Amino acid sequence: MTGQEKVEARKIKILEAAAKVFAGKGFQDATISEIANAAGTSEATIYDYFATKEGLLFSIPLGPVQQLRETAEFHLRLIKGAANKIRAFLYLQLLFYRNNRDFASVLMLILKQNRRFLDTQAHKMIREFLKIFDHMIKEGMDSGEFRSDIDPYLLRSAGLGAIEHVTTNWLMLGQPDDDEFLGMIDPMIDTLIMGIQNIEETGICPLELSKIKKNKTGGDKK
Amino acid sequence: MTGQEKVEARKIKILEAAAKVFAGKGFQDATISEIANAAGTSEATIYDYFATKEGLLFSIPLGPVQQLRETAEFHLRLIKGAANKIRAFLYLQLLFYRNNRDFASVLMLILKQNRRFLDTQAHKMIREFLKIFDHMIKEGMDSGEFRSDIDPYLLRSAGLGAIEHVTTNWLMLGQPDDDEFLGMIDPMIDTLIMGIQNIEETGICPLELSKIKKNKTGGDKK
Amino acid sequence: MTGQEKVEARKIKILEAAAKVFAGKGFQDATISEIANAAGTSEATIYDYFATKEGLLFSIPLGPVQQLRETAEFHLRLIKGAANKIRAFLYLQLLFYRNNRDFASVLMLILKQNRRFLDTQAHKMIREFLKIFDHMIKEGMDSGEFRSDIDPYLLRSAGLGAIEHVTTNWLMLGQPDDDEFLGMIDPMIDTLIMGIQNIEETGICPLELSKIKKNKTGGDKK
Amino acid sequence: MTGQEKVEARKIKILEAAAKVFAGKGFQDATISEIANAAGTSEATIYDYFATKEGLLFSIPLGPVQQLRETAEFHLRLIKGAANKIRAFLYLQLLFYRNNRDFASVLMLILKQNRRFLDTQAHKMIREFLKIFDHMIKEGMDSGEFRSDIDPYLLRSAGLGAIEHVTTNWLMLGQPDDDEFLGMIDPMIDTLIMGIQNIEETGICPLELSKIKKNKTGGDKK
DNA sequence: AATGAATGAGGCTTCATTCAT
DNA sequence: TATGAATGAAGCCTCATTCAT
Repeated sequence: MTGQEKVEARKIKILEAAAKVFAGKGFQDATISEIANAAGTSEATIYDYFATKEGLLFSIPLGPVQQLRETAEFHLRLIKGAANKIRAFLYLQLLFYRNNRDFASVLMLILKQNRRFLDTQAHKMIREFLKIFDHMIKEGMDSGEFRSDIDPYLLRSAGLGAIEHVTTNWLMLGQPDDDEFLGMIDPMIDTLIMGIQNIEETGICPLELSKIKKNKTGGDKK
Repeated sequence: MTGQEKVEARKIKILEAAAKVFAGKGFQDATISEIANAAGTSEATIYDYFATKEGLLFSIPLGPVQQLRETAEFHLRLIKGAANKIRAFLYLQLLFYRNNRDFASVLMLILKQNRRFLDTQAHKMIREFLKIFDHMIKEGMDSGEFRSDIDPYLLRSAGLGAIEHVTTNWLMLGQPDDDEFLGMIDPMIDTLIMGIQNIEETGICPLELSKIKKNKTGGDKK
Repeated sequence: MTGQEKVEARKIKILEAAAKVFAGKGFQDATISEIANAAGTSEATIYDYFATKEGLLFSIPLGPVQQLRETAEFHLRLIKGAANKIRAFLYLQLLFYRNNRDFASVLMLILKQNRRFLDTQAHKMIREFLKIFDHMIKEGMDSGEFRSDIDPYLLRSAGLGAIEHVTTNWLMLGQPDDDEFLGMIDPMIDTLIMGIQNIEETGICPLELSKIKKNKTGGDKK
Repeated sequence: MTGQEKVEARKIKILEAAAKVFAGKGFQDATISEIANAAGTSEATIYDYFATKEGLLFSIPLGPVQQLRETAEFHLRLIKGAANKIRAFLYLQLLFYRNNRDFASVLMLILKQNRRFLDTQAHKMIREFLKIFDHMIKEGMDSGEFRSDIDPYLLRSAGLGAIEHVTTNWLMLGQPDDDEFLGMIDPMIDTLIMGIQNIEETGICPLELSKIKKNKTGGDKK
């Protein structure tokens, strides 16, 4: 390891320790001392890498968001159709949260409510990342895959809101458990997308409702 | 004003001041001294009414949630149809947030991320309040108004998540502005509900789920 | 009960409550609120009777010391011989402590270390009370019952010191238990008095002081 | 001075400052700020060394008691005879109090009345130290130097009680003054010891205990 | 005479941050 | 580059005490 690499490695160690401690106790209740302990360094060393406690907090997403973005871009390139892309996009996000619980906690429970975070490089990266979502919506509307009367902002809100709500619940309550957490995303996204798809375009309609209904609801009715 | 009333009035004044200050600066950055000032009392008096700073925070929702619940129950009694009820329920919530911005801030940006809040009387009230939502979903499914294959938890997540997301954005960014904020709720709810309505019932569109699923999975494989 | 008596009764109730609370938690950790509770009154009422918390503390001994003094004077009048009087005096003191544990705690553990207590009416009463002890010592020396070479101050110190030490131990440790506590006083006083009695006078033992001294000094030399 | 030594030196400085301030104003009326001032440090530094104000208080005796113990053990090794040892033991204690007035104040006026102090390392050291006294008493009784009918606990109480009483008086009243304070100890100890020495053993006086007892009881009856 | 209610004053304690080594 | 040690700044909370009723 070169000196440069060693420095980078330690920085990452600090960030991971910080994510863990912040996730566990919240920003205010976490102390630099605790983070230093968890990172195996001294408090002073942390200040060699980050100017302030809040600066450290705001640096946590830089790596993960970059990573998530690259993953998303890699996968999305292979997928056709706006609906499918959106499904994948949301799915990858949830998957990422599940695999990086500390980061998810920091992002959902701490950063999302910090006004100063809005002026941050990390927040800019997140905005950039979410533009992908907007593009996909636009793509779906342009291509006719989605109904033309939907409001992109609303779809975005519903999609991201649902993700956030589910993730926050998972983080706060531990329910549903890790496996179920991912399993639920598919039908949820279905429901969302169903509401916006252009039925003519998909060519699925006219549907024989009675059949579907019988199929699926039959049991319920009896 | 009797002595009892005066006490109650002062308590409410403190709670309102606390909501305002907490909303403005967050829990940790708010000081009791500031709240006392805003309430026109001394710090010590606040401790005559609330045992701790956090206890004060946790008491803020008690009044508003009660009020919101009564409003919702009053209106919902007059509405027929699960979809319409849900629309009204979500709308009333947003309306209430818009009219009680401080309370909304405290709830969305502070309390939602506090684990200890979960064990609170106020949180219990919120859970009770949201049961109304669950009942409405069940009602829609039982009556056949909603498709029977939706997962109630998911619908709940999407609905509340969207509300929270929109509200949080409004609080954090000031966008969209107050008027637009309410205006957007109608189409958003439409979109959501459209995804779950039973098409036979509404006579609009038969969706073929199997195809969508196939399509989706195919995409993932590529 | 006349009004005057009722007032007096309440005052006593407050003093007893105060003794109890002070004894249990010490002066600083006791609160007026607690004392008011224990006395069945309000805090404000306590201030109708006593000007300050410390004034209340300083008033606690007034009754008990008066009572102890009267008891002592009554009994001592019946006893002949300085040694016997001293024994009785010390015994009555211990008996009183045992029967008034809260008062003993307040006196031994709180008041004895308070410099301001020295300027107090209650302290003056205690000094007066202890003059009885000095008189008895003088009586014993004058009559020849005690050796003439003892230092009255020293005897006083040893006698009172032993009492205080035993009482303090009892209060702090609960050892020895209540019954044993009294039982031990007799032999202790014997030991003390034995050291000061004039053997010629009592006809028991021709104590050759010079030899004892020699002996003692001899020991040092070896 | 190495870093380690500097730290130790500062710790001692804080302890000395604390002893001084606590001695002067009592525990509750002393402030950390004052102690910090007296020690030439900041308040926060004190908390780097001691967890709480009370923890600081409880740490004060650690050094002095250790020192006193070593002194006592050194001197006692050179002395023969239980009476002489006891005299030396008590004398060294008083001498130590006189030379460390702040420590004496803290011990006699503050710590002795604190129940929590009983569970302290420092209190354990004191108990260990006083075991020396118990051993000496036992030694005197085993060797026949002391009468066999004395109760060791009582002798201990009388000895320590007298010391405490005299010391407390000196601390509270400033009387007798420093020089006299030490001068009085010799005759006081003589008096004490005279009461317990075995006269047969010393060959001085056949003390007829039965008679004394009779005498005493007779007095009570009259 | 009794008290419910209000408050001024102040201390302990915590940490983020700095700096000399 | 790393850190042990020091500290300034600040806030929560407690109560003795007062006063209007």
